[in-house]
Amino acid sequence: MKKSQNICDLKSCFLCKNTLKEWHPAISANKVNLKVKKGEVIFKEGDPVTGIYFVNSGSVKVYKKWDKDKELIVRFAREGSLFGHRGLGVGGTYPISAAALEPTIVCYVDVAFFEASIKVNSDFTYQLLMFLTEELKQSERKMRNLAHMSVKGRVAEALISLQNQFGVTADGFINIDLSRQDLSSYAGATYETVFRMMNELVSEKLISLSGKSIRLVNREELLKLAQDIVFL
Amino acid sequence: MKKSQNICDLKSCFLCKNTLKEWHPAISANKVNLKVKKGEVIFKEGDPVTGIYFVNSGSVKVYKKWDKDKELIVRFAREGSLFGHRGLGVGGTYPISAAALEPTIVCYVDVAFFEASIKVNSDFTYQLLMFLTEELKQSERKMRNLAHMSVKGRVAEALISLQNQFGVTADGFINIDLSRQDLSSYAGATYETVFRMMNELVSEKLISLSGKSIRLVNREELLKLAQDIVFL
DNA sequence: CGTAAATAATGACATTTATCATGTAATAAT
DNA sequence: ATTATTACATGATAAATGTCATTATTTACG
Repeated sequence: MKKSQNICDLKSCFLCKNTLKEWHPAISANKVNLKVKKGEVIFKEGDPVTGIYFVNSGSVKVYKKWDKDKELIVRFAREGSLFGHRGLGVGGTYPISAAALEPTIVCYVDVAFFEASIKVNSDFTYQLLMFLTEELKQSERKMRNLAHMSVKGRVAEALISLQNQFGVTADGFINIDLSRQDLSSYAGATYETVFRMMNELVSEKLISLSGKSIRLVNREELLKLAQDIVFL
Repeated sequence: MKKSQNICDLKSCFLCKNTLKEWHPAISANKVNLKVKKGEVIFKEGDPVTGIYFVNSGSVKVYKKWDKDKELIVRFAREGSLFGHRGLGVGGTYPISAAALEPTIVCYVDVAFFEASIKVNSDFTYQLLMFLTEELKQSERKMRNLAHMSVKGRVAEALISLQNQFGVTADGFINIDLSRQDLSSYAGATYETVFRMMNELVSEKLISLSGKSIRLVNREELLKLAQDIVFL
């Protein structure tokens, strides 16, 4: 990670954009910009918490390790999103790890300053509250899916979720360059099983592949696969 | 559910006790007490959000349905804890269900009043923030475990977690009357598999059973089974 | 540009976990 | 008290998923 000279403008920070016009200059004065290379780890589980981060450009995976070579990707943080906030509160160490998926610029805010801001700016805190609630909902949904949904369903869900988050390129492929390993970690299964399910999805013409790129061909059917059995 | 005459005193509400001495009377004026029978559902996924709840006495399971007869218990709410807060924010419907595990008294606070309070009382909001962060951490830990830990490990973890939450009776049994079905839903596996794992744990002398009651005999070994492989 | 290292593809096999079937015990309803 | 219903116990079996081994392909980098 390399400190960058140019100031992170937080132009797209979901929290700042809406509610923090007056907070914004303060954060600008109290932060440091970091340039992170693709694959570089920003912090990892067990590291002492020193601050929280905003993604200025690029994208970051937030994950929890299991083995030396097994992990679960908990979420992605894109431009404007914050991460590292799980380090707040008791413990004093990050419960998760974060690494850049592409060349990324993050801005770093000291935790003391962040906590102080929370206590002062109730609008910001409210936004943060809503953000956490939403994350919690997603998280519990995913928990339930990991417990009861088949891997195929989880792959379908993961793909739809990726497309929702990252959109598509001009030729209709999901606009993120994710390794198959990372895709597996996101779906919460082994590489091999995910690979098999991807093959099935291809032969069922629900998705199509071009190298590492993935296109959702039959979104309807994918949704069915990924769908909650809501009432039954 | 039956409205109760006697006023819920919130004597043990973790949020109120510490930070809300002045907020407390206000909430007392704006709430309704409900008596809930064992097994009774307080709200379920998809129900429109009307308020949030505090447990005054008893205990509640918070769960997410999958099939007609499959669910995942996300957490338990005990005396003093709040639930239903996942209904805050967008959506307008509860993403989870809640049911009483024993005869329980909950107090219900109108969502509009709750949201207003959040915006006004920054101390309370801060406490809530910390609570959500902690829930999120737990939730992500459990996610990771569901993805990578064996059922046996999850059962061990579930049992330890139950003992931590509900304590033990005079004769050393976990102080909660939970059906085997619910235990399975908490561990995130089928009844049969959990049953087998319990048998293994008994024959390995890590736990002992007496009817439905469970005693942790060798906490050390259980912890090892449930433990994160932290660094590796 | 060429070589090492990482990532990906793929089949064979092992293990775990879920499903099904059946019987019993406990609980609730009439 | 009697019956119906629900929870619990248990083995047999099937299905899903993970592990391992091997080869191909891409990427990183000196």
